[in-house]
Amino acid sequence: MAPLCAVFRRYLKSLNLKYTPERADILNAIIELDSVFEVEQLLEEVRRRGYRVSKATVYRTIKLLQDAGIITQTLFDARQAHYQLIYGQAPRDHLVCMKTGRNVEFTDEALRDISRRICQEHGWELVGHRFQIYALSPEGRRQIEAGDG
Amino acid sequence: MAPLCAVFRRYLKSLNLKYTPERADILNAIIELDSVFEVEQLLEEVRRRGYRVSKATVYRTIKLLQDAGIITQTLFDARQAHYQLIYGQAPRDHLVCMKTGRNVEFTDEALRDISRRICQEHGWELVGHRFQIYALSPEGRRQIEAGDG
DNA sequence: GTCGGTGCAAATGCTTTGCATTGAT
DNA sequence: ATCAATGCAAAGCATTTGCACCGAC
Repeated sequence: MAPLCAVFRRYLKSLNLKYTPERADILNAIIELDSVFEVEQLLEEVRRRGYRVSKATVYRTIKLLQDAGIITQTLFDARQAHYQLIYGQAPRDHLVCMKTGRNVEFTDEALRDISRRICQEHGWELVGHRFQIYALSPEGRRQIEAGDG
Repeated sequence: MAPLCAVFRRYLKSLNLKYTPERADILNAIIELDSVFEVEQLLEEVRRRGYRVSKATVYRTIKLLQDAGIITQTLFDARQAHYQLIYGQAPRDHLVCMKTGRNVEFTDEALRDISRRICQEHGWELVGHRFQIYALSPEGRRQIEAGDG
């Protein structure tokens, strides 16, 4: 069992909450997805694995996982939230194609340095950052040139 | 008349759309706000200035202003979209307090350099970026220590 | 037997859309 | 006259919540 489950279990215990089968299923599905996901995708993955969990429980569990510091919201657009694993991961930043929506993850140490410096300058305590680059991928550009934009 | 109006007018004309009084009112209210705003705040500002515009028109105009490259969406949370002027402005990045929601704008040239470099490495065409630092402000920390968190 | 957890369905709240009307060229 | 813009109210849709039921300690 991945250490993440232990982290989650410990977090829940600290609040007198329970590590239920539904919560385990959801966390395992997230680990399986291993990238940015939406609630709908998560629900599909849970069901693909043969479990049945209601959407309400998925939302409730996502909130717990965020509070536990295991996943984080990554907002690409206003329509719906995207999430990703963060616990024990190097922070992942995103290069997003404005035309096709394709999204490439990368990490850059300099971003952490900048965050640290800005926080220091303001006397705030750093928690994390979110960095997204908006750009056009070669396919996206091609689509636009093909007259579709 | 601020040059922004001219930019918007030119954009609209290029699409055979009209620079209506409502659209002018909305743009002027945005210029007045001069920072990150939500739709509700924008609507209030428009009305404070003595104009009456429907929420539907505000949403429709916001979309046009985004396409015109005058404003951009800045997503802090999943509940609702925030927007801000970008045309002719140095890109503004955000330091957000996770407890109080207070948000401080700053700019850092290095971010633009990083964006440029990452795009080059991937062969994509840079459009813009969004950088948000999540942190605890001194007030936020105090609130948490006061037992409210 | 007390609490928290779950599923369902209803509610919420931001955003979008259909439609009839209005306005500009 | 035509074509786009507006306001209103209704629809959409992701997310949240109320409630009845279930299960663990």
